[in-house]
Amino acid sequence: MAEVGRLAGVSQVTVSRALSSPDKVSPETLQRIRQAIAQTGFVPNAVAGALASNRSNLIGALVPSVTNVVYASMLHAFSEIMWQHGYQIMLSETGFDPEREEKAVATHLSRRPDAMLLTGIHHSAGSRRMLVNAGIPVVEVWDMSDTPIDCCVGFSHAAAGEAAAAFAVKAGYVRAATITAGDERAMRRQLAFARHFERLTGQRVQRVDFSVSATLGLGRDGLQRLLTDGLPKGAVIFCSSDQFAQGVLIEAGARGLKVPQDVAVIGFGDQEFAAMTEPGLTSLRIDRQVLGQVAANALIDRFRSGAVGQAVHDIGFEIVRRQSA
Amino acid sequence: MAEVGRLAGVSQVTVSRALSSPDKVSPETLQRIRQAIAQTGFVPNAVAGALASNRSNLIGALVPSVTNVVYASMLHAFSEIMWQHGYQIMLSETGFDPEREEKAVATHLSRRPDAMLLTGIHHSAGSRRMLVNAGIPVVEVWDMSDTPIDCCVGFSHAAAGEAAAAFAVKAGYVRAATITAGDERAMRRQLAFARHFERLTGQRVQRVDFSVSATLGLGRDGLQRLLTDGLPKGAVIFCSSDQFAQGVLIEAGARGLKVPQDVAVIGFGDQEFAAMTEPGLTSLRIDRQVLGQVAANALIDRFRSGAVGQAVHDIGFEIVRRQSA
DNA sequence: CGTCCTTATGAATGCGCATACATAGATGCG
DNA sequence: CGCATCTATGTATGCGCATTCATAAGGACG
Repeated sequence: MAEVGRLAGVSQVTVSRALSSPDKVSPETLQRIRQAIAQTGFVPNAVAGALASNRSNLIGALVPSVTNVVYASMLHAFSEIMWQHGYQIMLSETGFDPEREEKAVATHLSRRPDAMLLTGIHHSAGSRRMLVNAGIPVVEVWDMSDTPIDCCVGFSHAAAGEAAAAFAVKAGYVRAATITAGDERAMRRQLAFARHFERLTGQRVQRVDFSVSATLGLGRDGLQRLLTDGLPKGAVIFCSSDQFAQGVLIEAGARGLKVPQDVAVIGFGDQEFAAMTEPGLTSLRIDRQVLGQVAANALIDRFRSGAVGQAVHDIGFEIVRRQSA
Repeated sequence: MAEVGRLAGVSQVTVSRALSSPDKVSPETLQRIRQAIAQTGFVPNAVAGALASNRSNLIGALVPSVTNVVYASMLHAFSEIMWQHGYQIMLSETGFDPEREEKAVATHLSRRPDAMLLTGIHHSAGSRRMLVNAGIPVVEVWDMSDTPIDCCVGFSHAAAGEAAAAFAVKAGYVRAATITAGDERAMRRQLAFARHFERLTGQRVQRVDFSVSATLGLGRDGLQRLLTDGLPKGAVIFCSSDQFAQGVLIEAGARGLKVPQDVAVIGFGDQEFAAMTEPGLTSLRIDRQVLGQVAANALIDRFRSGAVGQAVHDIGFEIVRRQSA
């Protein structure tokens, strides 16, 4: 920067100003400085800038997995808005593991991000403490809590599970089963679904639980296991993700079972392909774009106005009825 | 850090050493320092550390899109290894846009990453210049080039297209079509496929091109358009991604067309679901895990040994034959 | 013409750490 | 016992910028 200044015949300060607030520098000087920058190929050192100004323009983002499109698309919408506001994303995957999340929180905070995005509302005590101490805006997504670290945007998983059960009963199903991945939020939906369905119909809900993430293949397995366990004809299966649901559809097809007559399916997430399967998949839609956008805007708001403003954002969900249930 | 030192009765340097090379500090002192750290909740400032040491332990990663699972899973494998080596990932999406990539390169470099990962081998002149000037290891993935910026790991898209054509001809198909997304690498595969197929059979290859990313829905559209254009019975369709291929499968099913008898399909990417569709999808497999891992290790190598070592890594591809072709 | 404000710039400082160099005590060995 | 060597620690310095305060040169105004 000093080098650029020398070339332009000004001091380092003036170069700094030319970059951060060009209107405070006379047009001719600005011109010379810009030329000197082009000439030298100068790239400002944001590390030094961050140290001096105590603002990094970095946002730390912690998601369970980027390969899961539901998190990826939320992240995409989030980073899009952040990028427009001049912020960059530091990303780590936590793999649904609180210990790993805690390590990631520590390393992220050591880089002094201006804000953090976390997935879910359940974090280790250590993570919470560090985040509170950091004194920066924190947004937790994909869930809701009355006691967020700072603010949260998501929806009620219990309400989603109940709504699915109510929908199923209203649609005339009297027998139900669930296929659930090893994800704490999915389990809460399952629980709410099963409880509500049993309360409404008096019929016990069959279940298959996996301890890992949902895949199409496991969905096929899931249906097979339910059938082995004596799933009655005409039952509806509430899947914790559309991957499972699509697997069920395919397995049903391979076995000559008609959907929804022989077996009905409700997915979760309403992913792009849900509208395109045969038959179309009935699913709970979460608007992941909106989720990411609301989260981003919540942070931007907090940058502007301190830690005031709405702390809990409910983006809700919607049941999209197609042919599978 | 000085504060921690005061509490432990030592100077700032000793605290610094206790964190970076604990074996150079006496056990008792180390003990006291650790206690002081726990007591104060001290979190080291990596920004200052980076400025002082000129090493950031940050890796910049530029991918077209995180919502596309092929890039996401490569990124996952890459960041996993980088994380193990103590590096963190700064992520930006470029959306297949060189201009946007150039901006991202500039902002990334301003944060002085220790290395960069880029997708593809085609970059703007400005991007190339900045990256070369930065003097850090750069790895380009998903493609191969004789003149990488620094090093690259990928495979030959032309060879992949040709291999698909050779496979189709050998399998007895005499008519072919392609469905291609608006992605430069996909177009190169399409071109190689069409050329080779035409050379081998003398039959012209029908084509449908989209200017956007592949989705299942567009795959359905694609088959529809090909049929409208008079796709002959028994033709094979080479899709630029498994999303398209699955769409074709579903559309064929909805129309009562038998796969592979009435229409055969070859996908690209061999995504998780390819083995699970009905019928199973024949696809070109790229090992995205290996891609990410090799890229990560190439950078680690370069950290250790300077800019020597292998510059071009061909991870190849493989045709996975299932039932769809 | 002196005072006050405005605009454009520069000098000085410090952000929090890593690094090079210095120092002091302990240990080894002939 | 004296010198070399090693271990544990400290002092000084600077990374490259943003920020604060100071300064100089013009107007505006009564």
